[in-house]
Amino acid sequence: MAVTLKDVARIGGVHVSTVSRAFSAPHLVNPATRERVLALARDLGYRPNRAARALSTRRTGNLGVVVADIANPFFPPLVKAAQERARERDHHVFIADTDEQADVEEEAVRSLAGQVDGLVLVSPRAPEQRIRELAAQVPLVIVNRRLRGLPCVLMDVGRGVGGAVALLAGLGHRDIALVSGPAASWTGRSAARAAASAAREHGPRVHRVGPYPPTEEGGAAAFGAVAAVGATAVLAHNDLVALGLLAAARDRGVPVPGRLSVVGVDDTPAARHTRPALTTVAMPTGDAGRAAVDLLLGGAGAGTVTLGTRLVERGSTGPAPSRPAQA
Amino acid sequence: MAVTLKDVARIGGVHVSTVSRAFSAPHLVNPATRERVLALARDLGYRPNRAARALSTRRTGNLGVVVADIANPFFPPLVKAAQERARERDHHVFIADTDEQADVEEEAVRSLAGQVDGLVLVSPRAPEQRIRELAAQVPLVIVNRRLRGLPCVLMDVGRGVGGAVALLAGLGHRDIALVSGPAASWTGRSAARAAASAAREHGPRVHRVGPYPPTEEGGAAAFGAVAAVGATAVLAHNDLVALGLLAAARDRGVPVPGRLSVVGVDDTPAARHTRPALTTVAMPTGDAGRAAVDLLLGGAGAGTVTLGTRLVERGSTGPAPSRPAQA
DNA sequence: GAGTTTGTTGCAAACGTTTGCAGTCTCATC
DNA sequence: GATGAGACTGCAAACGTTTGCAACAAACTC
Repeated sequence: MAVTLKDVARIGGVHVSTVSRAFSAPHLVNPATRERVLALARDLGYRPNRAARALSTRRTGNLGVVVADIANPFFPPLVKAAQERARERDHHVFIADTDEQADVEEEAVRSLAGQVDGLVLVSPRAPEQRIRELAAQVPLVIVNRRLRGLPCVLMDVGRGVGGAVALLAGLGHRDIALVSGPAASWTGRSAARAAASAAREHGPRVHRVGPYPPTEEGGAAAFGAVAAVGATAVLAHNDLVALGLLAAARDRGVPVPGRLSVVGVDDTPAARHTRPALTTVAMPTGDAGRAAVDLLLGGAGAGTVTLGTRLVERGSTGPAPSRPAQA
Repeated sequence: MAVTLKDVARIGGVHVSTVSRAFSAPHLVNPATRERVLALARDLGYRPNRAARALSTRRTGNLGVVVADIANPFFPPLVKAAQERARERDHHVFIADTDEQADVEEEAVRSLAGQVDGLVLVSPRAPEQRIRELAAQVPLVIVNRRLRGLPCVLMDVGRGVGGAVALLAGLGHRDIALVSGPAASWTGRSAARAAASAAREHGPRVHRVGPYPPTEEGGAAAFGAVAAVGATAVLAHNDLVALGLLAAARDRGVPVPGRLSVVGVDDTPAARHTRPALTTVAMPTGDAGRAAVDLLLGGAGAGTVTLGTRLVERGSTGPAPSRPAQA
């Protein structure tokens, strides 16, 4: 059905290898022949068969992106940017959604391994040792988790979180709750570290509560604990948790930011639309996607790229309530 | 590097064709040999090379999903469901983001064609004639657009929109604005048809305004026209447009739903989080993704699947304001 | 017990490319 | 005018599978 090298060769009166070279080693064929062949190929609508090419070159021209949950608004901008960059570099992109399950993740990597030149693992859930085993099968770039010796793209949530603590301190908050997510989360750990260090610098106390699931339900569930530690501001593990906290506050008649300031992480679209709009730490997800693809295709080795984050101030943060004790 | 059929055959003391058959035509090999070979293959970690298999069978085990913009919250649930279903059926999924450009879309289809068993085109932008040409190259399933003779998956926005008109009529609204999106949109056209027909049945007038871009900015821009036609309720082309209308209403001090009721289409996450929460028509995007994959792999031919939609009532709709003329 | 079926296996070609090698031709060089 | 170099092209093997065909043995059929 499809036009092959052989067809072009036959019609053009040359050998298949000449046609092949016209595409992949142009300097090895007579300019006149090359033009003739290329023109003919164009007219016939010839497209190289990538599977066949892969067989002989062991390079597929494909990439894969493995994410925990595409429906989570954090991922699509990353996938989009990665796909776009891959296209610029003439590669196609497989997508695999693991549904947050480590074993599905591993199986996805193994089954994709033979069909790609490399994989981008975003926030992988599998244990470190497993990931290292997988990295021996197929080139890997890890996003959002640090693994020594493997190429990683990290988003330094620390900067943004530190900024948030500074902002809150400036607004007079003395007690900040930090709602943590899954213990395995690299982002969560570095956020906690950054919060602690910024707190030392600026004065307020940071009360860690949790872990809670990184969902709205988790946020709602965390509200009680946040109130219990006497916090006037809360740093949520991510935007979803922050939204859950906002909903819980609304339900209980606690005004935001009047009585409680809330800060999220991720800057998902919902952060802009909820009321009050959510102050949050924006992650450079698009940059991360592009950087991951460049790392994979650039063959730059094990380099680690660290990208900055920034605080986006919206309506969910405000001056600390004057406390009765102070009045 | 990777283990091949040949390796398994050599170590197992049988011919490659026997190993091949142990996998793809088990009934043709002696049960004892088969078990032995399969066990050996497992131990060696053998994985069939899909590219090589594709070369000889002309079936790749891959699918592609082509979307206009993955970052648009409408698409990820569809992609997720499609990917999941494809995995169940042992297929991998390519993703292509066309950035809303018809020519990128076409190029994506052409360049993916050789590497997949079929493609799912979601809300394709290319002209009908082009799509038909592409369908001759590679099996296509179209989602969200009707093309006679091609397998399509449609989400019958009509049901939901009709429900919205009925709801509004029941709340006493007599003048409903319909903010339309791109003229080429099949969804938009059927929404308009359904609104008109429901209006005839339930009484209110429908005033069509637009077209406006299907974005928040578009919604904000449409506000003036909506007010100008004297509408007390508005059906937006999609949730983004509805959010833009909500923002514009807020800016102008028009209370929602007190003075204006707003209905969106898509039920994106932001619809739940904005205040007032948005009444909207929920699309069965997950079902659509699964149906598209089933259509592609089931070889069911040109069947068209139509899925229902339902109205999700939230806070942005309420009783029509009592008008001075009536008082 | 000759002929036929059935079950199991091996052989080899084919799928569409790439690429090392060798052949041919042209042209400059001494 | 032989020699060598360089440019171009063809040949054929290789990549890892699948699959039609043939070979063979064992088990039936009458």
